[in-house]
Amino acid sequence: MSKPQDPRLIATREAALEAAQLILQEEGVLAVTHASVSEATGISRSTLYRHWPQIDRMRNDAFKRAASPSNIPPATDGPLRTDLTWVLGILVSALNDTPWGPIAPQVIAAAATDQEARTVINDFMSERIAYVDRIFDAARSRGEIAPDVPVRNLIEMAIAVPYFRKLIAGLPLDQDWLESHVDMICQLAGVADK
Amino acid sequence: MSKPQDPRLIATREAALEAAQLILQEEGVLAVTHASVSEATGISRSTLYRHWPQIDRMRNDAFKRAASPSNIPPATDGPLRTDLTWVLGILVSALNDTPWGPIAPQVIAAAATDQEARTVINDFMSERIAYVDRIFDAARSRGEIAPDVPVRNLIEMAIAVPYFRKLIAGLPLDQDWLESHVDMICQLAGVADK
DNA sequence: CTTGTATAGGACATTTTGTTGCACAGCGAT
DNA sequence: ATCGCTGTGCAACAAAATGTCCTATACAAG
Repeated sequence: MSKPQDPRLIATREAALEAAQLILQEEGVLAVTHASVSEATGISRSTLYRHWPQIDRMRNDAFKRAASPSNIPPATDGPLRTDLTWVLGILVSALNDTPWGPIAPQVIAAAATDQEARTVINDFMSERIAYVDRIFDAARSRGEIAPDVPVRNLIEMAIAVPYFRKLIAGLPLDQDWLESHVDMICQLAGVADK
Repeated sequence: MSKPQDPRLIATREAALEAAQLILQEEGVLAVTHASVSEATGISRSTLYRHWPQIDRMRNDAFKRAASPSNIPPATDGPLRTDLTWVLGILVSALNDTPWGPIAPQVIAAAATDQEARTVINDFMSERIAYVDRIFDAARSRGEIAPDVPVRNLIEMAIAVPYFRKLIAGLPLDQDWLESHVDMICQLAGVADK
């Protein structure tokens, strides 16, 4: 149990991180400094130093805030194609329409030298992978896919391509693309065409 | 035509960028400054300011240096499985054993706010995609794959997964994985099992 | 040799970053 | 309501980083 905290402390922290996250997505990690967050929020610089003596900690907390789970449970009542389209659709809109899109690459870059950032990415990814995993599990218990289908690789593929397109290649993730992507995954899973 | 340049200028530039690239892969973009490069090379700070008045330019040039093409032409004499294993093997070892592995995520992060970095990534990617494209082209003209196979998506998948594993998920790219990955691509391409 | 150019080195100004002390206000407890 | 505790704002300050400028020197090209 953590002891109850002063509401002032919580409010300051929250306001600071909100601003930090905004700066993060608009101007990049480099722009997130005690000074810039102070100016954006009106919180004094010395207070921010008290909360986060090292700027990396503040940045990491902003990362975590951006990576906080969406709490949307995946549908698992089949068929596989429908479920996949649904869950990948959520992933796609997270990348297209939420702060996570612009922030993710920065967390990834930070992860190279910062263990905490690595953890943020890993946690986020395991959660997404678990989502898709559940869908395949359900499909298997319905007998929709064969037991020998390499589910692990399929999950990875399902998620890797949208991430690659958006973050690395800078390509759009639209509805047409999503459908053809799901088609390929289904084909590999041995599920009949639409 | 660019006019011939003073050899001193070229030498300085090259030495600076070499050091910048090293710092980039070991300590991250933030550590690449006029001061740090000056200290690493012995080149005076004022000279570095003359070459790159803005630090972003220096960083971008270091990015470009790290992304410079490997000049290894892909084998295209088939069969598809062999060619794919070869070309993806090159990609994998570039990610595993060259500076590009640690540097790529940083270029990607920079690309969010910097057009020039975006171009570095795009150029690099189109080159890799062209490699794989040539292989599929050859396979098609050999009659190894059907005309209606969605080659574009396959290429993307072939490349996306290793990038995702290495850069985003932080997973290893080993020989076993590579083989199973090639298997899946071949299956989608409608090529018989080994 | 001569002229033009690149670099090293240092002085300096400016900006950013980090630290500290103090007054004040909000919080929780009595 | 009052009191002690703690978080915040503010200002002054120190330290470090960044950016600019000038001069002497070394190298390059004709």
